[in-house]
Amino acid sequence: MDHQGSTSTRIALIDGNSFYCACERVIQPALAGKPLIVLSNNDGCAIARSNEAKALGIRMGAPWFSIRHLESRGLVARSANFALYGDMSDRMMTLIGQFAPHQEIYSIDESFLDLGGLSDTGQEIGQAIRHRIAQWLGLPTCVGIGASKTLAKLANHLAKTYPVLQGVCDLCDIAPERRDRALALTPVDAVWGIGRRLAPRLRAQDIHTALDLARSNPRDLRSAFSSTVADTARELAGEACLDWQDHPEPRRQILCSRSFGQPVTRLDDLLQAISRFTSRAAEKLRRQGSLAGTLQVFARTSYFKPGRQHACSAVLPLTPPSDRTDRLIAVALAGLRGGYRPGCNYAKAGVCLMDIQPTHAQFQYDLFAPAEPPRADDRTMLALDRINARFGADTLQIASALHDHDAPWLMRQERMSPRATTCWNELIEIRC
DNA sequence: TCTGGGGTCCTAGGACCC
DNA sequence: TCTGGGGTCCTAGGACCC
Repeated sequence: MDHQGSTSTRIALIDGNSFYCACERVIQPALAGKPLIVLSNNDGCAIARSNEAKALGIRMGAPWFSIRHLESRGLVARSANFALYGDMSDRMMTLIGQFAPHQEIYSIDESFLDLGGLSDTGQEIGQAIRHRIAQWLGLPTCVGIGASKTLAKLANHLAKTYPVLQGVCDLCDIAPERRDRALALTPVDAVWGIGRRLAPRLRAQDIHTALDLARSNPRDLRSAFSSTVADTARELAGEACLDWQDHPEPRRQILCSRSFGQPVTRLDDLLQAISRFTSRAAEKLRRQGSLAGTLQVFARTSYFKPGRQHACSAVLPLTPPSDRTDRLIAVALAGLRGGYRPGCNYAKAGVCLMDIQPTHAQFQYDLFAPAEPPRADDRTMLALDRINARFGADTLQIASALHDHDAPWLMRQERMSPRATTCWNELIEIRC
């Protein structure tokens, strides 16, 4: 059944073009027109590419050492500057939210907008949004509009792929034959929710394009694949079945992990790193007003190095659940000590907080533990967070997280741009 | 030499219950 | 020889996303 256009459901997806690269260009305009990539943490691999970099044949996720020779052809690389990207994202999302009452921020550079009830055409709204973001922030975007989130994503993909659309593609406002043609032009692996594992399996069933998937029987898809694939097909057929999330739910797990800049062998270094990661995770936990009931700590050697591999991991209960940095660190360090093996070259470690629950929820006491209720209003943590908010991150730390500036576990970030919008002493200098 | 980090959802299978 | 039926909960692993 075809619902498209028959109801007022109209969803827009606004997406930044090569978002991280675009942010770098905002603070360094001379990068415009140059092949530019942004590297992952540790300067490991490419996580964002400008069009010019794509034209050089650089793939998403390409390891830096394997593309580094392209510097001689003008390639510029930047270390990931998430303080900058996060701040630019906040600004962009605020602008987008001014165009309609219901907004869902989907990722750092993507936002859904409910256009239901608005009287302007999709083209008018889409171009207005693009113009505002370009003028106020200097960021390029594309807008896709459809009767479901999946169709809006697909429309956005078309807007990015075909320059003739001038950045806006409205699938709600075209004839059904043209819409079918657009879906037929989209390979099935470009559909949101269909990844590299599912695509070959779908093709084996003669489903090659988005149109093929839209015309498949959801019940058959459900039994052959999963309910997710069936829902995707329904969405492509114009039936909006994915939930709308105006208010983001609190995270159900909080992970903080890093690959190390250099291999780590000493237990002391590992304990420092884990203290640091645990502090970060605890800050995130408190920011969303939650307690953790379980903590997992892990460390491992590098998959890419020959020789014997080692990985250790411990899952530890927090009784009672807690959001205190000092308590979480004590538990994490005890877990790590138990798994640590001398002589191993550790390449990565991390901490994951699980069994996350709201601070003010009904609390299930442990029959065999001292009756100490979780204390969300702990004044030590409150003071810690406030001081760090006011005087800068890590002004106050737990002592076990203190480290030298040349600690081996610190990330390599050799090509970092300034945090030009969030840090007073890194503001851009303008000479007149 | 050098290969990221942080999430979500779904499913199958096992343990356990009556 | 013959060995129920129906349910819940948990977990690990797989798939996806940016």
